[in-house]
Amino acid sequence: MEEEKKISIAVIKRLPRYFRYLGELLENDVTRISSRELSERMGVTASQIRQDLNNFGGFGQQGYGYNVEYLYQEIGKILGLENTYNVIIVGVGNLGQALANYTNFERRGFVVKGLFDVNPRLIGMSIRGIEIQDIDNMEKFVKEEQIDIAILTLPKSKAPKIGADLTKWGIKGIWNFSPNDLKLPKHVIVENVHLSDSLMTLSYKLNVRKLEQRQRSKKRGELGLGSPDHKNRRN
Amino acid sequence: MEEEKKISIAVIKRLPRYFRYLGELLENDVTRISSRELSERMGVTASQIRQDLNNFGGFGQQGYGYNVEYLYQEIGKILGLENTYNVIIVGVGNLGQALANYTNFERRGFVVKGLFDVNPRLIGMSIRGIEIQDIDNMEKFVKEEQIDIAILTLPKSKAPKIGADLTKWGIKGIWNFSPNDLKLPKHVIVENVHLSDSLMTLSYKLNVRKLEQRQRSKKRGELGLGSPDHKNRRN
DNA sequence: TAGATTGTTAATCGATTAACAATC
DNA sequence: TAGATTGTTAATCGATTAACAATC
Repeated sequence: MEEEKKISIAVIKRLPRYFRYLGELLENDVTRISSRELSERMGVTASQIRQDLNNFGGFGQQGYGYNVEYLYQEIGKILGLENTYNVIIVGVGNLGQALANYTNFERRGFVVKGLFDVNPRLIGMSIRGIEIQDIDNMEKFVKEEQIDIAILTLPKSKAPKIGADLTKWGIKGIWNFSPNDLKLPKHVIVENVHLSDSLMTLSYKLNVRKLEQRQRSKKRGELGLGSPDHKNRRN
Repeated sequence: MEEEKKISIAVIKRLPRYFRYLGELLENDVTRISSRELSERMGVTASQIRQDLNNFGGFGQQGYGYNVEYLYQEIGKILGLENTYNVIIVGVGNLGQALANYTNFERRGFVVKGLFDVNPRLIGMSIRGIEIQDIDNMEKFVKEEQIDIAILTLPKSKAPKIGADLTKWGIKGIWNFSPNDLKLPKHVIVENVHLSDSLMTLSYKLNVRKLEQRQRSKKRGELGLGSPDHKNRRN
């Protein structure tokens, strides 16, 4: 019986970051690195790095550390980057177009095969040689072209229906840029990019910073000191 | 002395989601909601909702629940959405252009004032009436126009230098789409959107699902049962 | 060999969930 | 009032950090 060690989402989200740092080390011809040195570069604890990696196996060597290239490749395998997937983009507005133009995704095995929209002004246009089709053709295309992944860049109102349709047609995963939490059966993998949430998080942090500064200058005021913040333009 | 209750990043990241769900309730003319009912809609525990909200104050009423509009507005205030910020976009490639066209950010108080790039083919073009300027003009512009926030959609090689420059010129926050972890003094708020990391996370999950399915069909094989997966096209 | 550093177990810390008295 | 549901404390769970024996 296989030990079912469930990997936490926190660990998974850190893997791409390790991969990135190792890629940079590789570019700089660093051949080996210890967990301690990597931890210093990344601003995490060495303990965490070793724990994280040991979820997947022992990639290092006592007294030596980790071989950068080997570890890079192993993490690449864990991330499944040797797989290739057929991808469609659904919703070819500004963001959809931007993603359609990104050739970098192909480096990760995601190959854009089709583009779909409802807007008659867009239908028939091409991006990187791929014609934007009417969304009515999508069912046939997904089935015939063996599409694995859909990138959704749709308005809120349309995403749930399209997500359900794609699920029915056998899609494996959705990279979701629509501001919805798609409720789909768990065999469909959904990865969300909620830009609006991210922006609100930024807004929160800026607001906290602002309130803290106000707090500080109030304290200085109580002490009868002038504010050294006179250079600040607002707030 | 003020109680310094430090809010964890996990809580902060959930606030925009609460805000989104409350906004939808509001649209559907729901006037009150209990933590239990909201928890069912959102797929979290009622306990977590109550704990999260109580980091910021008591917004509900025993026996009644929460007034949707009031809670929506209060969370909006916590998120600092009543503030406005002057924004520039640095790097007007595909993604930068897409973001420049998004009018929705203005609803959250982020007003795009300037666009900057190094590409002479882009400089002089306009998006939504805003001219793309040479990045050499940026220092002057940031200082004179009182720019608070920079959206960075730059290649990896350029982001660190620009991030450092902007910091020097007094920027308050950076919404960073570049695939770098910017190392800046902590008074500069950085919110990262690492699309490549997100894609690799999707890749990981897809890969795990594939391995699990293979595992399952192997087990069936050992039992001498035919695979019911014959409809699956690959893997 | 001696020094370095892993893999891994144990300790700590923090976040989530449960429980319930307070109270609308 | 009785029922419902919050705010909040206590219990549990999980993730991070520390420590160190194993070993290169």
